[in-house]
Amino acid sequence: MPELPECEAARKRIEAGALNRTIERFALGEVSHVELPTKAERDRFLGTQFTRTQRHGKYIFVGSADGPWLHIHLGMSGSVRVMDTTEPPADYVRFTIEFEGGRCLHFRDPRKFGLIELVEDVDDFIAKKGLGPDALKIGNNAFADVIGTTRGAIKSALLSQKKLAGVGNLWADETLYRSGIDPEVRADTLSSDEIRTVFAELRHVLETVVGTNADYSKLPDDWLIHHRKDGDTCPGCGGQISKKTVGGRTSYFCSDHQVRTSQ
DNA sequence: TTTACTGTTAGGAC
DNA sequence: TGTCCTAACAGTAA
Repeated sequence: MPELPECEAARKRIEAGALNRTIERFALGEVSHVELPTKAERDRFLGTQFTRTQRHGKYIFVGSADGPWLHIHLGMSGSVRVMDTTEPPADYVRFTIEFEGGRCLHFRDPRKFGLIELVEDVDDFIAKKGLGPDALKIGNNAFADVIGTTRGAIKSALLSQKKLAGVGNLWADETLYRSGIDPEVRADTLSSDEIRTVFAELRHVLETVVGTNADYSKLPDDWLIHHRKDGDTCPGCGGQISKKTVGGRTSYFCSDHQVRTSQ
């Protein structure tokens, strides 16, 4: 379930379990439609060790000081797990990295929207992709510059990885829910106070979810994440949760307290 | 059986 | 030229 907090949890799992172990071999699942490193690219990692990780938005990188990096993208349904090679693998494992000492890293991806590829230089990669600053690293002023000037819906602006990297459908909804702002409002009609509120709530949402390692059961009951159902009661104001499509994405919101609309 | 879904992106509209 | 929007991708679950 990969937006920024889910990717950060995955990065931490890799950091904790897959660094400083010699890479012994790779195993591929059935790989149709999933982009994976070629044999020649995989061979460059054999016998080496990963020594560090990075994350930018939803993009995860595993590599070393001098070697190439592996970019792991979870797509819509990807996940990673570090485990003993003796443990039974889950379904839909597309790629396995085996380390010395009987440990391995599994990349699981049921819907095949994810990918793993070799990247020479992370900064270069981010620049070429045109990714905006990471949503947890951007400051209030830069946020206002890039989001507050967008002519489209505030929700679409938050979802644009070119403006801001890391926000997806769920946490964009949660942010606007807390901000009391209709997801469909044009971003450039929001006051600077409202933009500041969105910035603060976004940061709060992302930091809180990161703090739970993206374990939703640890999030408070009154968060929208537990009430994403048309007709549910809003735990904040007792109003009604509705859904509508904004920028092609299903958006849940409270039609009673998310009342700020375009003029 | 039909519909919806946490992400990305090519192609088209404006 | 730039910005924005839609549809499509694949597989599963409700």
